[in-house]
Amino acid sequence: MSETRLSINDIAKHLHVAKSTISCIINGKAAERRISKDLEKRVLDYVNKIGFKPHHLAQNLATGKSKSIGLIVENIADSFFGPIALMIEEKAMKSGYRIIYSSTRGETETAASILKFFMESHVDGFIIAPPPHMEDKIGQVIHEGIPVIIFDRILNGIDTDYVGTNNQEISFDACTHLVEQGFKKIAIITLDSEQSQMLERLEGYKSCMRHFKQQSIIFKVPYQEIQYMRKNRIMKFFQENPQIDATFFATNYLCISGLEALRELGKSIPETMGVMVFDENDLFRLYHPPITSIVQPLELLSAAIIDNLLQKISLKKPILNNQRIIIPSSLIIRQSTIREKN
Amino acid sequence: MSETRLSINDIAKHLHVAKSTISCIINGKAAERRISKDLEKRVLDYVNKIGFKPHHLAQNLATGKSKSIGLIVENIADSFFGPIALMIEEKAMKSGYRIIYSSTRGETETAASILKFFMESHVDGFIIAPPPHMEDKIGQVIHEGIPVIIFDRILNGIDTDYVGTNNQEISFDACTHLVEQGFKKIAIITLDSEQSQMLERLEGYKSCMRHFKQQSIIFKVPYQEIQYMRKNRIMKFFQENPQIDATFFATNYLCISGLEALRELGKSIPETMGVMVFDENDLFRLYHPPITSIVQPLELLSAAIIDNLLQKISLKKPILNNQRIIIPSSLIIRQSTIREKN
DNA sequence: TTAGATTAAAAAACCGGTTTTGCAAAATAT
DNA sequence: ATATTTTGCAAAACCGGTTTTTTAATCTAA
Repeated sequence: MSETRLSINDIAKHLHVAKSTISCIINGKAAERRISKDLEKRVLDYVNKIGFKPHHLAQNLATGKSKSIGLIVENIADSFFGPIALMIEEKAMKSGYRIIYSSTRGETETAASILKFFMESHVDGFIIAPPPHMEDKIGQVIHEGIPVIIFDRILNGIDTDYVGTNNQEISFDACTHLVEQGFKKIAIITLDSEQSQMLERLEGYKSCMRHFKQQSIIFKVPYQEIQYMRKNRIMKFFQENPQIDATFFATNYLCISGLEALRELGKSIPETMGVMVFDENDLFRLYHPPITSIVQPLELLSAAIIDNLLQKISLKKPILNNQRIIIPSSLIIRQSTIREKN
Repeated sequence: MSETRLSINDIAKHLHVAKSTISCIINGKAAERRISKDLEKRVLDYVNKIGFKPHHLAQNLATGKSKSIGLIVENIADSFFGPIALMIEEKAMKSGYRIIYSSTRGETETAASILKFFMESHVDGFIIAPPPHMEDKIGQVIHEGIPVIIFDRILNGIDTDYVGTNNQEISFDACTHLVEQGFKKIAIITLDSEQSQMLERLEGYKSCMRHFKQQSIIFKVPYQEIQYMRKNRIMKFFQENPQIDATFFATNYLCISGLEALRELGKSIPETMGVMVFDENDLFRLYHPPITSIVQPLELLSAAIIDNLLQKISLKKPILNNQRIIIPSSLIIRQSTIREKN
């Protein structure tokens, strides 16, 4: 069926040269090992002629490196994580790295088992958007000397790099925009979660409300919930709080459920309800009216993540430098928050 | 830094037992190899006690299996491929398989280099949504005995399984719906591509037009094009063809560009333009008005894909059975194609 | 009683590489 | 002319498993 690929042994036999010599030549160590130009050429010519490529698994076993990276996100089908995954993978492949991925769905145990599984695959590094309570598990990984980059949400007490955005500042600015537009009763709908990015967004909202002497109206929705349940919950919240005239949704999927709820309630945007959301999406851009969004620079985020990880991997000494790379988001103001001045 | 993991050699040394014996016991071949219950228990107890897990790379090298699957899609950030990737990965992991993925962006050369890269990684199988002209490259992979599942679009002359939907029939039905709603000048906007699913959708449209004695109005857009270019192109098409009163978009991203175009032109849906699209999306569901969509059963598709591939992998004899698994889509009728009867 | 079969486990070969060590022959130094 | 170093490559050990072969001890049969 398949003509078996040639191995380094076959080459050695054919050229009557030791396989160690061939290995060195292929890996560019000919000069260092003082191998004659003559033999080097002979070997390289033959290797090129037959198009020999070292067996990856064998190489990995011998070197202890797998040339693969584990990407652990909340949900690869999400409009934030999907593009991130796309860009990370493209950059990684250019550097000869494979990406294996898995979605946690926000579940700590799922994430833990993925982490374990990927550790057993001997990935060379991790990129993780962790659910809560992963400090110990991830700390263990780092302690074993495996490079890790955390992104989107930070974990405290973990000695590794983090890439994220200025959640609190941009949320403050975004809410300020709502205030300036004349909204008086601004609510935030966020996750019932201790994830840092959620807390930061909430804090941005709260400090803005404090600053403008408005009352905070906070509604927290559990993460693990199917879509229509979320919608119902949000509907109920709006019904019970008819005084609210604007809502800041802390994630894209909360806003999607929120838009469904508002539609079902017949509330018009922005007249009856101003709407703003963290994260961008075709839906928000094209909705009627278009929804004001906080846009994270996905390209820059991805680049920061993968560049940093690759650098960590290539360094022999695992430097525990605990960097926090913050890439600022921007507010795209659209009609959903623009009020006729009254 | 990291206390090195124990290997099977360490266990052998510690228990004074040959490592081959340990390997057999761990792999459940104790009875077959007639190893005494006594020794078996002693080894298993110790293995469990120290929580030994065989080194994956070593195991892979020895067995020639990598327990990984290559997933090659057009764009993992797409609202069709993203959820597919999510579901495939979850099922694969339950069976102990890793998924490595990459996006072709619809480019044949990119796909070819991904294929090569993944082949060098010795994946145990492939799941591919191929760009055009991949017949030879994929044929070669199959010829080497690696299981392959093609999905979404089929390639001719390739001896392997395919999972897809009833593109032509459902497109016919969908267009029939437009006709029944009284639309008289129905256009299709599709890709300028030979991909089978596009041709089938187009054929469904054309045969429907023939059947109802309407003229076909076909507009083809190049795939590799940035979003606003596509929008401009579609705008121009609508401007030059003002007679069109309904459009069937053959993919989700074409429709997104189309909606932008229609909005910029100030054309109202469905009064001035009926809109229908192949594939579902939050945007279509929540758009104002909601867009009639052809919904592929993503869950069933993913299950068919991964179940089939895993089965192929587990079979020793690579059966070239050339199955075509068709999972029917359904039409979700929404306001974008509902006309007041005139 | 002793050859032949069976049992239980060790030993060796292998997967396909990388890295360390070893060792003649040639070159240089004394 | 001989000791020492350098050169150029082969050989061996290793990575951590799996699979095949070998061996020694015990059991069975003639």
